[in-house]
Amino acid sequence: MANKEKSPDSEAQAYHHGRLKEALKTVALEIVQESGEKGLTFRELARRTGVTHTAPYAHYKNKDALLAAVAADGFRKLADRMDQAAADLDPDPLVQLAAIAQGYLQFALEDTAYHEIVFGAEISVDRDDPELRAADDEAFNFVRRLFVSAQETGAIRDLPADKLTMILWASILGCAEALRMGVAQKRGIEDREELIHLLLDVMLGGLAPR
Amino acid sequence: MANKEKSPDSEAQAYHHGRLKEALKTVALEIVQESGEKGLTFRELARRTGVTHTAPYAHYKNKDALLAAVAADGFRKLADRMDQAAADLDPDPLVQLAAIAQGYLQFALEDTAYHEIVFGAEISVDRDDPELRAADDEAFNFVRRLFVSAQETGAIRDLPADKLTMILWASILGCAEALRMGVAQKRGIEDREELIHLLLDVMLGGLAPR
DNA sequence: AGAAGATCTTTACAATGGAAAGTATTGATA
DNA sequence: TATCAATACTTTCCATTGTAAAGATCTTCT
Repeated sequence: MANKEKSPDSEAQAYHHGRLKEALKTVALEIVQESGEKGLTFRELARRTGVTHTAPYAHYKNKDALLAAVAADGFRKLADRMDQAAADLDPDPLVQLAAIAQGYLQFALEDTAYHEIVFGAEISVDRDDPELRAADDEAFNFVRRLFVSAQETGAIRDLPADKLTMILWASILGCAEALRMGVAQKRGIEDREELIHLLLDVMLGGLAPR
Repeated sequence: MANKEKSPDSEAQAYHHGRLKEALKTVALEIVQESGEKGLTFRELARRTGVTHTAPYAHYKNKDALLAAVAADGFRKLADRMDQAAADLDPDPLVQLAAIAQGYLQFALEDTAYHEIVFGAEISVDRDDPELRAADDEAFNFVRRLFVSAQETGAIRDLPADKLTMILWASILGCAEALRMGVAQKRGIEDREELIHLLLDVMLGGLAPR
């Protein structure tokens, strides 16, 4: 009964946090940014949001569920990034493809916490979360549409768009990982521009001499 | 003083395990195979090797160090895989390239525990371990040599071999990840043969129509 | 044989995940 | 507006983990 203070100016902790569910996502992202997914514990989360250590369980069953929610946000942010990169640009699908590839890499290298959660294969995320799946498909289809456009203009060969998209996507993802881990730098590739340029050069033009 | 039994037939635990350092690597791999890297704890490790829970610390400072040792083994196994895949085959570098790509994917999909440890970006492994770095370079150079050969025969374009190798490597790695996580299957790619076939088709021939 | 060092055990402690049961707050309904 | 059920949070409790410190036992080298 001691802390029944409800002074509106003091940030006295109300019994109800009020926006804990949202706050948890925000703080989780901060923690991952600072110390990686391994540094993310529910107890630390609770500490930073100012609630007791079991309060978060009311909103997310476990880390997987929380990270799935964060990952969904991440996919949406990625889609935005790619959107922005492609907007106000030459409508040529190939030009746009290059732009979104850059957009993707920018996401991977700058929003590292999101990227780690969204694409980290060893991160335990509930991949069956419906919201997450929807956000995933949206981002995928964004790229897919470009491929279809490019095929309609005859700019690229007529292969199944789904498979093609997936392969380019996976390749970019692999390259992003290589950059993040310093492997690319070790092999003489300096920045993401060079990497994407090379990858697309190889992908579009092929390795065989013309 | 009670269990001073040393009957040679009974598997009574001698005070010294004898081969604990080796055993730890073996058992660690088993555990990762069963329940992923997250399921790997030093205490479980100790339990299975039949020692007390702090004994492993005498051999490996922490999980990172242990996993670095396992990862080095993994790289060597990968090099073997690629070696085998390329042996007794048409010496044409392109044919061999396809073969080792298959060898890589086979490694990724069958020796999943090794693959997870070796290439899992979010797995905490001491990547500066000298033994690990050496094993890494060895595997990389194996592929690089093929590229150089292919360039000498004029089969592929004259781009920096290091960068080229890295890009193909990263792309394959991304595709392997996609297969492992079921993303490739979701997009209509069934098995690793189809995946590699498609990837190399794109990489070698290019997306642009000839 | 004896010392030095490696290998392993015992003990102890802080942090985490998470279960169970209780308390406060909100919002809907009668 | 009084009540009541759901929701949001707290308290308490326990098993498991990582890790430090110090001691016991074995091996090896001289």
